[in-house]
Parts: sequence; C-alpha cells; structure tokens
Amino acid sequence: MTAANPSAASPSASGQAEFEKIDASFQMTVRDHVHRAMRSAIISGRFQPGQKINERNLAEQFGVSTTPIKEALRQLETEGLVEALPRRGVVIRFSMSWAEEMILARAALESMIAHLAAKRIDEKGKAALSVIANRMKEATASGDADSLIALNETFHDHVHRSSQCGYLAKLIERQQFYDASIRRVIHLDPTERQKALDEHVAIAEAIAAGDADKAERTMRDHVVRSGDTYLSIVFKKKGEV
Amino acid sequence: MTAANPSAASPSASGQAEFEKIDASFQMTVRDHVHRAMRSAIISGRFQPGQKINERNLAEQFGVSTTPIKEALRQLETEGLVEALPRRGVVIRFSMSWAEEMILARAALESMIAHLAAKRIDEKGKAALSVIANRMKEATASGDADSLIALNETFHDHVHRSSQCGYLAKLIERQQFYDASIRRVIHLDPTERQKALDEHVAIAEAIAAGDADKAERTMRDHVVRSGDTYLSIVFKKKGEV
DNA sequence: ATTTCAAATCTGATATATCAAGTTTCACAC
DNA sequence: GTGTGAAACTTGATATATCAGATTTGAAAT
Repeated sequence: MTAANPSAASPSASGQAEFEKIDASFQMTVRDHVHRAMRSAIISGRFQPGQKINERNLAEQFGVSTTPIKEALRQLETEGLVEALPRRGVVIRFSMSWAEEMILARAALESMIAHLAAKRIDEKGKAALSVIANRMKEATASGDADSLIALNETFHDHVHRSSQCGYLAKLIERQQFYDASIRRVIHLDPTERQKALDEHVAIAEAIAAGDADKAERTMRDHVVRSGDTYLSIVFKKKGEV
Repeated sequence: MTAANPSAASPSASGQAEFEKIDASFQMTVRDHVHRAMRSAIISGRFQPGQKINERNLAEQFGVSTTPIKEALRQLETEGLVEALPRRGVVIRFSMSWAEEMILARAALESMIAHLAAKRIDEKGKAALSVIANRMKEATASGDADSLIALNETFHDHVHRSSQCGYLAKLIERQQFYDASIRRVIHLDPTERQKALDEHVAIAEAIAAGDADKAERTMRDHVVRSGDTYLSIVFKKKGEV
C-alpha cells in the first residue's frame, strides 16, 4: 500500500506541529495512466506475445498525443514487458514463461529483503508485525477476503520497511503481476487462505526471532507457492518450477 | 557480452546457409545514447544525490531536443536511478546505500539464476563452462586483466544462457553499476584476481555437478564479496552487509 | 510464376510549439 | 522585520510537425 500516507501531525521541539511531506505521486499524469493501463492489459493477457504496438493507434485510442505514449512505452520497455526494436517499433514480450520468471525474481528479491528485515527489525517493528499477523488470523477465520487482500499488502510492506531497503522494495513492486481481482478469487478458497496464513505466520515469527536464514527460506517458499497458484489461475494450468 | 553475436553461418537441410537474425539493438538511437551517458554519469557519481535535473539544460548540453531526453529519463526512472516528481521534475536517486542494495539485488537474482542453471544445463553447456573456467585460470596466472574482464562477462553470460531465463537475465543487467575502468583496477590486484578465480571455479563446478543449492550459495557469496570490493573502490571506504 | 526494384506508404525518431503547474521575486501593508 | 500576494519566470507535460528508416505494393522484366 504505497499510497498509505498517514498525514498525522506530531508535536516538535519547537512547539510547531510537524507534518510529513505530501506525497507528490498523488497527482496523476497522462503517461502514468497510460503506463498503468497498458501494464495491466499486458499482464492480464489482452495482448498476444509478439504482437506489435503502434504508437499512433494507441495515442488515438487514449485520445492523447504520442508524447506520453512514448514515455509510457519506455517505462514498459525498461520493466521488460515489451521490447523496443530501434526504428521498428515495440513488441509485446510477456507470456507464461515470462510470468514464471517474474515470480522467481520476486521470490529472490523478497527473500533477500526478508533476510535483511530479520536482521534489522526493531522491537516496535516486531510488535507491529505481530499485530498484522493476528489480524490475518482473524480475517482468515472469518473468511474476509477483502481484509486479507489489504492485510497481505500491509504485511509485505511492513517487511520491506523493516528491512530499511529502498531500492529493493521498489524493484519488487515491479515484479507484481497479478491484481486485486485475481487475489480475490484466490482468497475465496479456504484451503488457499489457510496455507497463506501459515506461511505468513512462519515468516513473521522467523523475522521476529531474528532468524534471517529461516525468514529468507520461508519467504521464498511462500512467494513461489502462491505465485504458482496465481499462474495456474491466470494461465489455466499448473506451472512447475 | 550482449553484443557478442556470432554471425556464423550453418548449413541447413534445404541446402541454403542459415544466418542468425541480426541484432536490431546494434543501431544507436539518440535516447539510447542519452540513457547510457546519463546512467554512466550517475553511477560514477558525477551527480549528487538529490540533485535536480533540468530537461532543457540536458537537451542543450547533448545538442538535441527534449523528446529523447524525456524518454531517457523515463528509463532511468524505471531503473530506479532517478525519481520523477510529477510536474516538479527529476531528481537523482543514487548513493552508496543505493549501490549496496543494487549489489544485493544482483546477488539475489544471480544466485537464483545459478540455481536454475545447475538444474537445466546440458552436457554441451557444461563443457563450454569448463572451457571458460580454464581460460580464466590461464588469464589469472598470466595476469591478463583485459582477458579476465572479458571472460568474466562471458562466464556470467553463459550461466544466464544455461539457466534458460530471459527475464531474469535482463533484470540482472540493470543491476550492473560498475564499468570496465573500475573492473580493470580490480583485476590488476593479484589477490583479488585469485579470489575471483576460486569463486568462479567453485561456481562452475557446482553448476556442472548439478548441485543447485551450492551453485546458488557460491554465486551469491561471489557477487556480494566482489560487490563489496567495488564499493570500497568507488566510494573509497569499506561497505558492510 | 518468380524475381526485381522503385515508388508509395507506414511509422518510429526527433524537433518545435504550446500550455499549465510550480517557483521565485518583490512591492506593499502591518 | 514579518507576512501577504500578485506578477514574472521556470520548467515539466502535452500537442503538433517534420524527418527518415522500414515495409509494402505493384508494375515491369525474365
């Protein structure tokens, strides 16, 4: 939940209340909209692998000029979702195997960050993590899919913060290729829900115990397993690793 | 060595010689030039963290219009080297801690790929890996820094190919933040040379033996250790993990 | 029918113009 | 001196125009 920016004021030594800088990314720019829309479309399979993308067409479809389109395409290119052939255009580069690798990338990065989190988390962070885990237990028991989706994000976000990593956290965001609608489907399955809970609890305990290696291992297994579940849904068959 | 595109012709069943597709990325576009130049400048510390970037200025310096500049900035943004604040401009986002995390990211990804390579490599690949390792031994013994730099790239490239991963390999390329000139400095040190050789040999053996876990571990240690060496040179002090 | 090749066309790459949000400056009131 | 606010200025965001490489087309040659 990157947008969760608590604007709580805290008293300062100078007597003047202090506020956090407002998040500049609140404002939506056209290129951002195009980027998100395209990303979502590619990831949910609305383009075929290898399909050519025409800038002018896109611009017309979105009702904007080509400038923000080009910028959005450049972002997608750097993310690895499309490939740009100089003077020849942009081609979709996303398939099941690509998705599999995105999951592996996320597993590698997220487990690295869990490792660091276990080493760097403080007491306050441990307490917060425990609170989140408890909320997850409740939501799992009551079958509250929406809460679980939100808590899942909160959980991973908290691990990221505890690791004190900025770059790694950003990098991981880009490996996320399933959206809320798919998550919902998954969290409606009680078995799946329980598995995820057990894994999250194990991760939280390992981090709180400062067991970096175990945190790393459990996080990795969690990402890979849940990733496979997503794969099997999105691509309608079981993906093996 | 991404540009190492052997254009060797091989005879086909139809009697007509077959050639590989020429690499479309050979052609240089302005935005690409700007992207590379900026990336290199940022990574080698020619911009201060937090420094603002002015599009018009850049365009003038490069002697081009702002269009390719914007595109290059978009790429740098997605790479995480700069941050774009909507309607406010682009700011440099690179520091020692950023570099440290880039190394960790590379360690996580490269070890994941080594793991897969150990599982997926075939006999031909093992032989090729062995050849590369032997060449490294020779170059290390004779102190041929240039060969070592090239072989190092060949080695990692071969591991990537053996893993049969496309996305992961691409992702790793972006975590590379030191260039040939720095590598040269390092490879001129005999102690450092020997360490790198030992590590490369260990990795090659683990992969050839199909020992995925060991391949992963040795690769990770190698990336982190050599990364620390780079850090200590670029930032003039020892970086800890 | 197949090959050749140049003209027509398409389309990405770049340049330039315009617009609007953000920042700075500075006169003025208190 | 401090605070206010409007005008001037900067600069990123977007739109439009131009250029050139790539692809397609189709007539002529074989």
